[in-house]
Amino acid sequence: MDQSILCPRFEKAIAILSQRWTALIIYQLISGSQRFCSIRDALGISGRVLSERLKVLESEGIVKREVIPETPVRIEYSLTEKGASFEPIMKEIENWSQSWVGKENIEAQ
Amino acid sequence: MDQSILCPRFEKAIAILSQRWTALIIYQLISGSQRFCSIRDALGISGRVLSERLKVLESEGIVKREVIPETPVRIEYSLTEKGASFEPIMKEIENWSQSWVGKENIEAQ
DNA sequence: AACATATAGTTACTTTATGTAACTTTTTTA
DNA sequence: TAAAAAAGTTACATAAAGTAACTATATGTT
Repeated sequence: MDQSILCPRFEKAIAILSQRWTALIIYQLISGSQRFCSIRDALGISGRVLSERLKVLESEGIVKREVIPETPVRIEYSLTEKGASFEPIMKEIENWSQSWVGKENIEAQ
Repeated sequence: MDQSILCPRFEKAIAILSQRWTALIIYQLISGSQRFCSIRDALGISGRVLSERLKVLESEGIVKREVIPETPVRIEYSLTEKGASFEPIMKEIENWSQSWVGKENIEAQ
């Protein structure tokens, strides 16, 4: 009946990262801005959920949505400074995975 | 229709961390071994899900379950070496949260 | 002895989250 | 003129998580 002695900032960060797809969307955008359908196809996420996640990430100030008035309009998603600051975390996860995930732990989707 | 050019080891790591509760369970155990009900009460996770997560984490070699034959028996959960190696990731998440999560971003549960 | 309480779960049921597939607009290419 | 792509949205189906009650074993309480 404690319900967290955890630091609320840390909890918030974990809440972001442990929501399905969020970390992968951020990771995907680290390599540069991308369009909706590129992210969708690269990750295999459904459009319904991607749309929802992008809205949340935008409202958190992690992702920026930019309408580029070409013809036809192009919409680019990119990381804000706050979003880009996830990079060291991603690097650590990469390090960990190289050290600790063996062939036997990788299940084909 | 790409469905991931991502490194499968990285994907696996993300799959572990972005499953609800998993990161918090690992974080909780970094401070030392704990019993089922301590983890449950500290995190506010339901027993049903905690039980399931601990089994998965055990099978991944991240968590160790130890039956201590006192009377009554005590069951202690702790991190294996593999589990403990998540610490640098957690530290980076802590750093990030200190820099980027403001009071306005913390919603009371 | 009888009763309440704790631990470590499990089971049945409900609610929430995610996936699937079809549809909408606008614009482009064949 | 017709088909296709981009950026979504909508309605519906399935999977994951939460809730609450229950089990078995053991301990302390009256």
